[in-house]
Amino acid sequence: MSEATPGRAAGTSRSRRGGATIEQVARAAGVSRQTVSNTLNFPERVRPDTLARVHAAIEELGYRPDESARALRTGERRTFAYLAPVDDPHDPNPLMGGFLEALVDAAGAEGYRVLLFRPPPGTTDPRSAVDDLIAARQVDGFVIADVLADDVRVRHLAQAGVPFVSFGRTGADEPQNWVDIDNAAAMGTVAAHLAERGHRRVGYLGPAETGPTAGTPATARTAPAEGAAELPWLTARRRGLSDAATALGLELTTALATVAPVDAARALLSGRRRATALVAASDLLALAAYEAVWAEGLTVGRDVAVVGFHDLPFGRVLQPPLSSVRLPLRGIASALVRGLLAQVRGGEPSGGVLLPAELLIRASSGG
Amino acid sequence: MSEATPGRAAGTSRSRRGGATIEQVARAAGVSRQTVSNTLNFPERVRPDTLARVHAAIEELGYRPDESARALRTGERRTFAYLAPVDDPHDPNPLMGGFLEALVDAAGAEGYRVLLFRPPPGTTDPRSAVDDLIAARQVDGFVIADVLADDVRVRHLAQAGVPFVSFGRTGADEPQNWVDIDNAAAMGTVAAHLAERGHRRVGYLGPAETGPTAGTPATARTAPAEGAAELPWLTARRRGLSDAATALGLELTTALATVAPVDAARALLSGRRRATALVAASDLLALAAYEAVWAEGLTVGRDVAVVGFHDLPFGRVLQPPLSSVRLPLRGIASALVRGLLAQVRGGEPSGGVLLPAELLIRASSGG
DNA sequence: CTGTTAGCGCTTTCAT
DNA sequence: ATGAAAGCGCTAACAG
Repeated sequence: MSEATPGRAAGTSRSRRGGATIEQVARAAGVSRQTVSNTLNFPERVRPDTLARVHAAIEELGYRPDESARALRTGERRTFAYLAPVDDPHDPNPLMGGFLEALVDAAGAEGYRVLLFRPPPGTTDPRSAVDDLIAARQVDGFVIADVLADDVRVRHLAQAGVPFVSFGRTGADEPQNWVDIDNAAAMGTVAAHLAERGHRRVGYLGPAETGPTAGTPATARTAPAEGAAELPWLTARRRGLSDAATALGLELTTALATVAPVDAARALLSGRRRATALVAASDLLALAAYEAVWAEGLTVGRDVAVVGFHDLPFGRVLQPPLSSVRLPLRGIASALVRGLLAQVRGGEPSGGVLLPAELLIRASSGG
Repeated sequence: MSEATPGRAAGTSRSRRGGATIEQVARAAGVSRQTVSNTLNFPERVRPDTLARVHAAIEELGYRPDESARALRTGERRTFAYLAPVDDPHDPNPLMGGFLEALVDAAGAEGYRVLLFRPPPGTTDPRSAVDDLIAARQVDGFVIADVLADDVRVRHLAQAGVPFVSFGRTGADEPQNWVDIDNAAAMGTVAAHLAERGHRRVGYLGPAETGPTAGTPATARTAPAEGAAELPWLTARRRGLSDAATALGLELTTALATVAPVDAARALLSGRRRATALVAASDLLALAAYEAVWAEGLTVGRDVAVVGFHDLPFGRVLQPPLSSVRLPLRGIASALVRGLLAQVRGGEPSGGVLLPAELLIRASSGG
């Protein structure tokens, strides 16, 4: 038989914590190792009765190919890396948890795992961590989220020539392997909904549209560059609403909540031509809008409509329940995985994918 | 150049997508492969000048050992698996994102990666996925969260004899490799705070304390068993508050929000002996408490104190800002990783670790 | 302190 | 359709 340690008989019943080896399965089924391998990888090359015998042995021993050995031999890691945000765990991107669940499901459906990684603590530059992962050949591709207008991660991954996709549009001169929701179209839907409900004067409540700041909503938090980076999805939401308002003949006032969101929202509700509907760039800001409406002695859903973005769970507890735009997380995750697989398998860029987001109309906007 | 197929000289400049091999580094530094390996793993065995030369070559070529090869050879995967919840991505555990970030940091500090996995879609039983991961020798240990009183995952992992730790206490007859926050003590702190502020009649607003239901807060959602599983942390919170109230001479009324949380909360505020302080089992229920207070025409923080649990971001946007109990996510993550390492390295069970959670006093409880 | 040899478990030629 | 041999890149035992 084979030898584990030179000079000693071993291999047969070598205690391996995880499970059986291909050798043991072969022995149990009375075939050679390759036949076991073929059974798994090329079943059509194996005679049916042999196939059955091998399958039985596999079942009995609980055999699964050692991933490290398989990966070493084939070069395929069957693993994608997800670059987790570098923000404070106590104030995470509220969508991250659900997004990851969807991503793991979508990857798993294709036989891929998801490996989480972050830049070294204290650092905000993910490049060395990316390089380590590449050099150690741990993953077949990368998923990044919350991509900025000029994102160091995109530039770095593109330059490294490694497969990657982004949740969020990349620049025109960068690889077009992205998936994004159509923020502008979603805001168009919101505007149309409000117009249909008879609203004429609409207020937009957004955060500052640059990098991580105390006042920005959590979605913005991922930005790796501090301070000055542009947050494209916020720009898209504001502009989308603005364009739709123009097209629909709505009067739009904008308030950027750089400091106190509630005060910013109240400003939209003051004056003779006060807004009868507030559109917020996030649910967190929509909550601030609720607070502002209450502070003005008005009632949400009756006097003032409010619409949020992200559809976080707390919006459903609010009274009245908050109308909000829900991101198609499963669809986004599937598209990301498809894009990655296209590169891994075919070497082709997958192009950009724009997915619609759904407006959930609840009582806050008179639904 | 070179060939991957047998029969020809190979290895020299073989185009490997990720990076250099140990062979190339050895060649560049003019030493043998083993010396490169020693440089990385046993620097003290290598002469300083050789060390420097090898390091220079490593640096120049951007060499990092192929993880698959290293793992295959040593048996160490340097990877932990995290079993992600099986809930709806649109209603995830609100702490998951932040917890994962802390976990990845803590594991990364020890040179470990985190692999996410979930039961196959449509399934709720994680056992086959666990077995696959074990049989394929992909990870050195498992992290599970939101452990139930009688948890199938704990039983299964214990029986498999694989290292694991849980966020949440395991049963007395099960392996004691857990980390948990002291829910009871936290509620004691809350009670003491309210007593000090002069409150005498306190209402507790909790969800049903069994498995996933529409009304339960998101934290409860992870429960793999449907319907009847007990949620220990909720029980601990309710009992902890109850015990503390008794000790402090507070009058405690309990409302379990099986259906409409706001109605349950209003019940606590009605009658002549209405509560002047509401303690919620989660921030989501605390929001329901706000709604109830407003519906009664009262003011949070002045007429009625409200305290939540989890310290979610939206609590800081509420008016007045919500007092809440914050979980020490980084501490939990570190303790989990320590417990896993103890088993991986030493084979010793790490025992249970109980961490304090911090009450953040804000204006909702008159802070 | 350095170089040689062997083999982790698997898949991929190649030969039967 | 099945078996034999080679080797992915690495590290653990040896010898020098």
